Amino acid sequence: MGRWKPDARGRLEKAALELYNHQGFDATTVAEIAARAGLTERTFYRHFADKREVLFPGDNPLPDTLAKAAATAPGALAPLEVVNHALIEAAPVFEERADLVRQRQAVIAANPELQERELAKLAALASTLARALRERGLETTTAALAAEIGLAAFKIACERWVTDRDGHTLAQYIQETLDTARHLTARDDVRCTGQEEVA
Amino acid sequence: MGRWKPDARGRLEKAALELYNHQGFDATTVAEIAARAGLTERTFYRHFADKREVLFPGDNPLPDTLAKAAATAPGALAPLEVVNHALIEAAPVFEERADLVRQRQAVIAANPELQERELAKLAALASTLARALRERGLETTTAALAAEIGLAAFKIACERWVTDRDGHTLAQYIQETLDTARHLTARDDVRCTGQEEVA
DNA sequence: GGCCCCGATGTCAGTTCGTGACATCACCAT
DNA sequence: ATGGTGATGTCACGAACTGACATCGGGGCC
Repeated sequence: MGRWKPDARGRLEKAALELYNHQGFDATTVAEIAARAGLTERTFYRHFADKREVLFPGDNPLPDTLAKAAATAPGALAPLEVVNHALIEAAPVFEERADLVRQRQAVIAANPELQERELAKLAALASTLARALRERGLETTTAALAAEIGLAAFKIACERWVTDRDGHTLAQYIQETLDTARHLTARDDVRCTGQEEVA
Repeated sequence: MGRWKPDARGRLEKAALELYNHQGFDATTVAEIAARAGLTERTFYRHFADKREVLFPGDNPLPDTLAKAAATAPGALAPLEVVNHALIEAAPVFEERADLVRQRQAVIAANPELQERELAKLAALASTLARALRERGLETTTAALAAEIGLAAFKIACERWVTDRDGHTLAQYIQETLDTARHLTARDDVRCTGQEEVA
């Protein structure tokens, strides 16, 4: 057995999530988190840049998953279909960790500072996706917009997935939300394809 | 003449922008800002919630402008056209303050903490716009998505307007970017209005 | 085996952010 | 004139972060 208990980082993440959940983000000090993990405050800051970052795993597989899926999507797809494909590929990353994701979301939803950080992470994700799209040959603006639309849809879908308890899968919500996006240019008193749409 | 020099808040905003510009956000302390404005640190915090907030005017007319424009847009417009209308209405708010906006953007672009705050402000704006759209009778998801897409387009357009020196107007960039968005969301096997769309 | 470097952690002191409590004092309405 | 009001100042403090240096077990090397 080593000099220290293993997985200090993991212990800090766990302690932080528990404390944030139980007594709120503001009411929790970094010293408390460290103590609960059997470490010191200084060590916390060696693993995480700040008090918020502990909720956003450093080994987040999402950017890579998204980028790879975007890169390997069939070549003939329209921009938004590439994004659709990538998001559906990435959905399992969340679905496998459903419990953890829900706990995280509850904490984040309760605190504006954490929401800010969440938005920053999503923006970084959009930026990554946009780069992958550009590397498929898309124009800068087209790529950026498609990525932003995709992430917006993902965000909305994720919210509904976390909230609603209909047993729907995240992928289903993503699909639905992106379908809505595809209807956005249509006036609601028009039948574009002859199929019925909401009044 | 009053007991104090007038417009303490304005002086703080000015001092902060100058210092952030000159020596960077991190290297500037709140005490410095207050001193330059002829006030104390404590007074700074009576006017602004934190060190970042001083860059984001409290009397920001954008939310109201956007909401009103969305509310008063012609009734038959497609969701994205309402958003388009609202954004074009709001553009002058930025164009009138071009110098200030550019200075602010330079400071923000140089600091991740400020970018986070900027994203939060944009998200709040999107939320406001979404509410206005719902009050026009749009579905929750449709409204949220249209608002997010609109703000994404606005963000991208704003970036290009601030960066490029082609003499284009912000409204023009918005129009261009939203055109791109229309092509992205339009199902390419459908002709909603009879006008030609990209293949 | 003995030696030594490495790297994760601890210790400590210090700066800055942000807040609560209370003091001040020109202005204004009565 | 008098007392209330509101923007500011003063002080004290906790908590977020950071730099510099100490500690010490483990693993490689001879």
